[in-house]
Amino acid sequence: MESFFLNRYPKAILHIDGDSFFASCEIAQRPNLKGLPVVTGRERGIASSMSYEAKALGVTRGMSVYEIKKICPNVVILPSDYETYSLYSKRMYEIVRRYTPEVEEYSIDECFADITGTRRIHHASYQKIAEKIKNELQNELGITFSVGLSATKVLAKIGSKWQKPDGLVFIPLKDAPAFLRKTNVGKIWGIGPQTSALLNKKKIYTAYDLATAKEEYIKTFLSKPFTEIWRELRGEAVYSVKAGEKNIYKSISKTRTFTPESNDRKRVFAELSKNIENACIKARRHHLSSDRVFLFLKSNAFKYCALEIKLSIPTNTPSGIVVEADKVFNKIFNENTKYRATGVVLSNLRESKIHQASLFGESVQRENDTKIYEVVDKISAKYGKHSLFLGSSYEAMVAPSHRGRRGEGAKRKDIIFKGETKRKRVNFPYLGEVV
DNA sequence: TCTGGGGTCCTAGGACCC
DNA sequence: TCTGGGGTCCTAGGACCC
Repeated sequence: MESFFLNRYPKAILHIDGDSFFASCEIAQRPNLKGLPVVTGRERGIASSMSYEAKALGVTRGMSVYEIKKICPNVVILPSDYETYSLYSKRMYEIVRRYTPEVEEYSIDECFADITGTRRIHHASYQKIAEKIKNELQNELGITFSVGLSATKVLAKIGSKWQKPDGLVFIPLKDAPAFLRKTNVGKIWGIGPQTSALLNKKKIYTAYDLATAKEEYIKTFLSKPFTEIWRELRGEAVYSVKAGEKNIYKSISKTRTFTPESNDRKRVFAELSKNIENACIKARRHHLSSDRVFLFLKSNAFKYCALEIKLSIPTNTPSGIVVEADKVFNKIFNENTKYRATGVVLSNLRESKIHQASLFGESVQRENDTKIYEVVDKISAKYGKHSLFLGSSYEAMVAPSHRGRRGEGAKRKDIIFKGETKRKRVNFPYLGEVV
């Protein structure tokens, strides 16, 4: 009956997902937090990750600090500490790589691993291998993980979601129909609200309905990405596990909501200028340059106004971009509109060339900028990220920032980072100190 | 969901060329 | 003014994910 679910040479794909990752990292570092409702995201004023204790009390993603304290007075709300989370993340990938080099660093708390063909090396079934990896992760990091094992990424994702937290779910193809019947289409990785609504209109409600629909029919109203998901659901591995470290950006963006909303040109432009500076900092850190800069304003009615600047030479220093932005700013800025956020996207990124020797004036200017910003970066490394900034960013730098960014978070980082702005010590249980 | 921030990929349609 | 077809590149915008 469901013969198409029987792939003769199925792959063995793992999806590994850290449970409440950020909150778990905090707890792993400070065992005295164990068993308490812990929430991260304090600096933004909203919950970004919650321990299961906090979830049990009703805390959800995006909930405001005020709301959280109301329903859960003894909650521990911490600022996000991405440096620590990244260290845990890297360690996670390393552990998984002990079993296969085919590890995809999908996000800070998730990875895929292709363990096809490794049973002999490990003297174990795929399930056993998955179990070992999971145990090693948990023992060494002090965080629980949810793991899915199946023939494709989409199916492995369904597996890892199946039993959270601390789950290990194997979906062999012969059992896939049973799992898919209990999975709503909207829960499938890659199917969002729009497509979910469309599918429901077509009387396709479960992943099983989708997987068993006729290909010709699917193709009449779904685009390529969704027909690929359709194949993945049926056990055909369309998506490969993309091994290797992931640090190549296609774009870099910075956006920030500010309060109060404003129609003061100077203030709004300063916000934009600051975003440009921050985006450039990140671009320089990754040795990337952009010649296509996308700018946008978001009004208090959540409407966007945007434009794109093309630069003749790729750059990663803000001065030139800010000058260009100033020239065209009035095209998107309207004095009668109040704005709540600005943003910038650096796209068409490429590796920056260190030396761009040229006789043309513009290039010489860029070269000077590059030299100046080498110094700026050194100073920032020594005295803090925003020791130096452009005059055009001034209003945004001195403005009272939104929702308590200067909370406990800033203070705590200051203490930890005293004398070591870049490196940070973290104790990994059983691994000793890692720098 | 009374709406934060950072990403990726795909598609339709126009411009332009032969 | 009507008549072809095909290819490429770019752009705007949509959808989705964590």
